[in-house]
Amino acid sequence: MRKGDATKARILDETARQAAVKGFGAVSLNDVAEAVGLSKSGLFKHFESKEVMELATLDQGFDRFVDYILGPVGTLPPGRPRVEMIFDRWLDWSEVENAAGGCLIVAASVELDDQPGPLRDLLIRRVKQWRKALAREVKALRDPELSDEEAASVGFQMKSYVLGQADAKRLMGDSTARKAAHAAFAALLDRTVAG
Amino acid sequence: MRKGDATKARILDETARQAAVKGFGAVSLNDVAEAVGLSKSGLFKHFESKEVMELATLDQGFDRFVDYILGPVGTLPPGRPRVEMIFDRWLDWSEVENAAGGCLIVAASVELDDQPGPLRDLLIRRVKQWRKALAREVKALRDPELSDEEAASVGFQMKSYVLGQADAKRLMGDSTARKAAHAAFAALLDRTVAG
DNA sequence: GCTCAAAGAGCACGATCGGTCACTTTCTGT
DNA sequence: ACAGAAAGTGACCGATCGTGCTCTTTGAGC
Repeated sequence: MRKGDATKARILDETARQAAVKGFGAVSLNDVAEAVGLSKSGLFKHFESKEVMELATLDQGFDRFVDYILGPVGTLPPGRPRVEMIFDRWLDWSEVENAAGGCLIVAASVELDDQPGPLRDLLIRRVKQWRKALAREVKALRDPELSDEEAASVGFQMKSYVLGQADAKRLMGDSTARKAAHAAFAALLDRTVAG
Repeated sequence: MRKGDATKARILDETARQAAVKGFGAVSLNDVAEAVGLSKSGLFKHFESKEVMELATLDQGFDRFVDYILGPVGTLPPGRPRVEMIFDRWLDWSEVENAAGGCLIVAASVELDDQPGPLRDLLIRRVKQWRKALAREVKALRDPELSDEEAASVGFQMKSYVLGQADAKRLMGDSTARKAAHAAFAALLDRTVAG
């Protein structure tokens, strides 16, 4: 059953790409099948419906995201070094790694926030997980640790800057966006560690 | 020709609502026509194509946005009071005024950033206008005025917090989002006015 | 190397997509 | 009040949507 797994992975990657560009609601099975080099009905040997395919795509997208951001930080000491690397890689994720259509999670968040269903449920569940993981790292910025509220506030601002950078860079082609995001983040870190 | 204008306005409002919820690419003429109480072909008496309808929708959406944010600030003195009101109303715009599907501009920005065409061109053009108008107000935060770079940085952070609040509130139901955005913004103002 | 399931192709389905056209109704300017 | 334009309807077009079906090809385990 190894051949099938490889094809499945290609389908998920392609679906993620197209969903990041056009949105989940605008992805057609025909386009995905053609891009992967399959017939439309061939897709159904791997996913029983379009919705199942979308769920698997979003789930794998989150896996890739978390691996990319948190994968390499284990070697660094907790606290500021880790949080700095997380933010840097978070910016990279939107700008460099996913140059094609931007971050799938951001696209899905904006698209699905008003559309109830299993896809939104999955999205919310995994964002909650991510928030928790991020808060854990952020808390270690200070000794004694930051409170839950403080950590949440720092996490909020980090995500805000990531969103701001993606918006400025991707839509407006603003090449200074990364620098702006990084400067705002550095100031945030200084304030947090000091306060 | 007065009856037609009223219908046209209803069509644009409904299209904006649906586009904010599902994205422009997922809006169907049938759904819009039904919601407005027209036949599908009736739409074509007001717009020669779907694309023209989308362009008019986005353009009107921007008009509404700018009017809502900048309309009432004229009575306030330039500088901090105006910028504070702009930010407050900007938050309201995403959270209160457009409870249905969120801010159309944010939705369009994420959806269109990788899809070239007249719709994206219009979006970019109007965002540029908005940036310029915002920078003008932000510069007056200090005397002597902020430099272009400083104003751009403050504008970037303001938009970041707006995006962060929308993300946290709309998708995750985070009721503390507005407070977090406002706290981050207040700190930004203090730093800017002082520095 | 044979077997049998997995992988994939091809076709057809009902529904819906954006859009056209001929027609009727309704409004408006005079 | 009446003429003519504007507003709106319903039927229909070809294309595409997601999905089921039958069939063939391919690959993996014994």
